[in-house]
Amino acid sequence: MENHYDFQSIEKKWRAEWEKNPINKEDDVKPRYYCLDMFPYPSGVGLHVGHWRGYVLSDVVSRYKVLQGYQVLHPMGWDAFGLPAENFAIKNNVHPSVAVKNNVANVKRQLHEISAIYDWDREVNTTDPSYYKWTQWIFLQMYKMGLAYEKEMPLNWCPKCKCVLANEEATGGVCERCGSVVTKKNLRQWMLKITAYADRLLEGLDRLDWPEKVKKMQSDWIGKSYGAEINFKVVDSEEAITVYTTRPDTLHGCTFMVLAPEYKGLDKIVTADQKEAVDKYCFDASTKSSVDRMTNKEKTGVFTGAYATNPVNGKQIPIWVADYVLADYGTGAVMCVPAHDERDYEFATKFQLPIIPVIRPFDAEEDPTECYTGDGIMINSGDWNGMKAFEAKKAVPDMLDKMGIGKKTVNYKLRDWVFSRQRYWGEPIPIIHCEKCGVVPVPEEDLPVVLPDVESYKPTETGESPLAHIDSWVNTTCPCCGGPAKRETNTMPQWAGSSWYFLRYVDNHNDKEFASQEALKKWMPVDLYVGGIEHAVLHLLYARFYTKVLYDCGVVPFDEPFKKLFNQGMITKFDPTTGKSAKMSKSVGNVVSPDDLTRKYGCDSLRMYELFVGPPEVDCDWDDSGIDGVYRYLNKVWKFFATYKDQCIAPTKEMEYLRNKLIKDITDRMEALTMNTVISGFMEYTNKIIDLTKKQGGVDRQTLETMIILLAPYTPHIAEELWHEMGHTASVFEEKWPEYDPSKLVQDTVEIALQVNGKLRGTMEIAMNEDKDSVLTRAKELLESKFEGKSVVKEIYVPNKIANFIVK
RNA sequence: GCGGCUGUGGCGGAACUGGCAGACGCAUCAGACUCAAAAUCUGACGCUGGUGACAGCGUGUGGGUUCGAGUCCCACCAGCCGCACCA
Repeated sequence: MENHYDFQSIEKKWRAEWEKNPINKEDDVKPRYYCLDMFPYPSGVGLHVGHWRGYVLSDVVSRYKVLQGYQVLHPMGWDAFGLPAENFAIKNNVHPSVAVKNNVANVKRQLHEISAIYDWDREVNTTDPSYYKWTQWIFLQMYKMGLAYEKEMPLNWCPKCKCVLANEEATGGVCERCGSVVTKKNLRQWMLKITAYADRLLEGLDRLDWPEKVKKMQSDWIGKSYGAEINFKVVDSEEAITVYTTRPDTLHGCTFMVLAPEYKGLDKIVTADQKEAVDKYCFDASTKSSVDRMTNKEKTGVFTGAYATNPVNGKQIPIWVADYVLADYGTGAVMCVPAHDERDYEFATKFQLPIIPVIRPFDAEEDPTECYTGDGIMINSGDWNGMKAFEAKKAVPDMLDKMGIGKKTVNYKLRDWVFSRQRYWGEPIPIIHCEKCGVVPVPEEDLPVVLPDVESYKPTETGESPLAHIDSWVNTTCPCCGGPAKRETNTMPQWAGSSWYFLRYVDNHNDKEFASQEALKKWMPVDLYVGGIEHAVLHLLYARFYTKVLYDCGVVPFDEPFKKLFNQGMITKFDPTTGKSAKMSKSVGNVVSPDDLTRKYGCDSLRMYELFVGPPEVDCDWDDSGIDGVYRYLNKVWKFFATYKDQCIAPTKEMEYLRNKLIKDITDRMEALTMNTVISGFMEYTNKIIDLTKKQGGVDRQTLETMIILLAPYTPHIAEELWHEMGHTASVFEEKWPEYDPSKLVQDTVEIALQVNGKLRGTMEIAMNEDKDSVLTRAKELLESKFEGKSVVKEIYVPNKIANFIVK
């Protein structure tokens, strides 16, 4: 055994050996653990040190579970449809599938450098027809269930990507992918009725071991609110307007009403003399971008000339039109209570509409003069006077129901999912349009509908897919009547393939079904899902939705796919010129490649350093220089073994304590997924073990072997090498994760802190659980000089920890 | 604007249920080895005062609870993230 650490030959040797003899063999007797990474987009840029972080983390957990006796599913695949490959194809005039193939080969080569225990036999690629056949099949099931439907409506349109966006992809009015300001375009598109699952998507969150932040983001996105619908009659008209409100308690304070510019039936309400003004206002609103409508908070509006009757007090209130009311939320009509709603207050102030307070704060003497949104006592509200507002809020809907003027109802912010895209590189939507039969789904036996080759991948301005120009593909026969028909030319969004890929891994070679019930039962749901937080309301919401749909189809036996979620923090790079940290990207030119680091320090060092840089869920600036620390550590371990492994002594009591404490601390921290403290723990205990070894002139074999096994998930190559150096012929991963003996953790003596008036004035060694009086007496003697002649008025003793004397 | 998270040495960060703040590592400095450098090893390393043992201060700021607060409570400041007129 050499006296230095030759990581190059060690890593090469064991990587080849594990290739031949995988360490995570199929074994149906063992309990199972499914550890999943968010599968990557095979980008041409390749992996940087930020990608490693999540992959190393999940691999450490996977190897830890292997050592704990689990059979682990740790697969990898490619989310390969989507715009980057397509844009690359347009620019370089190569087929996207060729670019994907090259990129997959390159990224796969880089992934091998991590030495993760991926089961490559289970690899999936969303762009393989054998994969997207099932993506299309799932769409057909949704169509059959009435969950996929076509609708024409104003949609988010990204002028740069030249394609529609789902609401989730257009938050803040900008394109999630390219950052362009989104415009509205009226198009007929395929939609998925995710709103039908709003309640279940909300309720299911309670059962998940996910970061609270992500659960909150999803629940805010779903945005459930409780309230009432209330009917108002339009004065001198047959028309009626139904509003949605979460504050029915304030109904008596409603002094006007506002309709969205896109309100259906607006024409029938507007009076002749106001028609021109209203039409102009509505036209102007329609040309405003959603960003303008969102950021320009100055209220605008126009009077319709019409009045409605407040159903509880008969008062006539003016009906206005204003773009601060959204057409697609609630009923598109709002009852306005300026005394108790900030927006209505602003509007009323601007247009000099009456403000009537109907709630007085509990502690107030007088009625509020400004907008007040809190709880209080009802006033100016007829029969409701004297009620508590927030109690009235709950009681009023039922009262309105009995009076026949309203009803209790709930609303959601969640909208249906715009599912079609006007681009080439995606799954064709398996639908045929027949003049005679209308919309006809492609029969399941005709799947997959293969994406045809096309001359130009370029998207169009009109919202038409490039596929529309391939006559030979578009023109087909109707499966229903046999007559001429046309294929749907839109493709699915990139999210389609990623919404169910975790199901395919469990049975990826199955050509009869997307996965067998048996395999699904065996592996699903995923035990640990590791990935970035950027998918909090995109992929993660969609995947939950798909799972629930498939559950309702009876093809999966669970309705939540991911039991535990872990979001690893992003690795950023600090830029001294701007003083800020930025995400690593090729265009910024701040990418740190793992290749140079593995060449210089080895895979084991980089794996360890990736997790040592900080808490794994926290973002972190990359700094190469710290890797020296872990490299030195591994060399220290190597030298320690080289020096002592061949002259082991019998275990000593002190070493037994250290060994058991090491096992306990590492295991506890491992379970908490605080890998940075696991590694500092390794370093701390290794230092202690080495010191003790030097002191007692040797170390026992069990301590050495325990160290190797505990290190193995982090630094598998050096661990395997040391394990074999210890004389073993089987892999270290055949071993069992060690358990500690609590009785060995009890020490005879312990050092306690001594305080005078809460200030540290010394320490003292005592026997474990020594009698209180004995401790205090000895402590007082020790502290005599610190009392400065004052007398002790109080003694506080926390057993085995601290003694504090209060003197006066 | 609303909501959430975070704030500890020169730096990354430790500190389980309130109990010796700064573990572990990086950087720096000193020493050893060397003709020299690198590597390695040993030691120092929060700030202030003192030759010194020691003393005072110290976890964003200001209050509070407690024998005792990085940790709990209140108010504020700064940074990051999410949502953005959802009635």
